[in-house]
Amino acid sequence: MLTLATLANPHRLRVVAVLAGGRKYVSQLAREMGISRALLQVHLKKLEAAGLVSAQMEISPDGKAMKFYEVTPFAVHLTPESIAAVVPEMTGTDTARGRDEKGTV
Amino acid sequence: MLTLATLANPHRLRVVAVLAGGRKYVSQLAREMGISRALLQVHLKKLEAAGLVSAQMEISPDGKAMKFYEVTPFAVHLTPESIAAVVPEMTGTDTARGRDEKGTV
DNA sequence: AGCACATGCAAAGATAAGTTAGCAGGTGCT
DNA sequence: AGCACCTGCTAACTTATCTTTGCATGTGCT
Repeated sequence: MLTLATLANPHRLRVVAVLAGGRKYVSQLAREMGISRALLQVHLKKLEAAGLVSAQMEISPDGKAMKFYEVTPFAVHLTPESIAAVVPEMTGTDTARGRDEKGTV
Repeated sequence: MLTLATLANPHRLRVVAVLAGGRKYVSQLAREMGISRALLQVHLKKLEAAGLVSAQMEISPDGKAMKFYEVTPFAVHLTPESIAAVVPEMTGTDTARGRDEKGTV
């Protein structure tokens, strides 16, 4: 769920695509993607929260603090069966209320 | 994208899970899941739009019109590479603006 | 000091998505 | 006729998500 919701966004999908080509620091990434740094940061935060990317803070030789991001090598397989296997399917009662983390689907 | 966005919802995930166990008509499904028919219909419509489920309208032996839904046997594989392969990554310009259908990821 | 570049955060505004409530239509059975 | 089922739609509301704007911090170079 978290993974799916996170990937269900054009910007974040692009971030993953770009980072798949190698690590980048946020300002660099923002320029490359043509979006504002603030916006990118929000998306990076979500991607990180979902465990799809990870970051390392580094100090460049000229003293600038730079945060490098890279993709986590994830692999998600979606089929009706895999979903049925993960979703708790208690027939009658309300269940989907207030639950939002699944992490495995 | 469409597929991901559609699956990124607890209700719709549950619908897929339940339908993976066999076809159901909407009122039956609503009861079984403990949600309102109106709500279910909205989600079914989205699932259908994404091609994840399909419907057949049938007339039961006692004359009632019933709409049966069943899952489409889809299979989506998500990895950084598969995403990078699909996402058009024109570096600089604004690209993610206003596009939302992808259909393939 | 002033400029260029790096990070980080949050309030506020704009959009999109989810949900409910209420109405419409139809069939069959008592 | 009245009730129990079935479908379908939408207007209005609530909630979540996305995006912008603006400010604060720090470094190095001229």
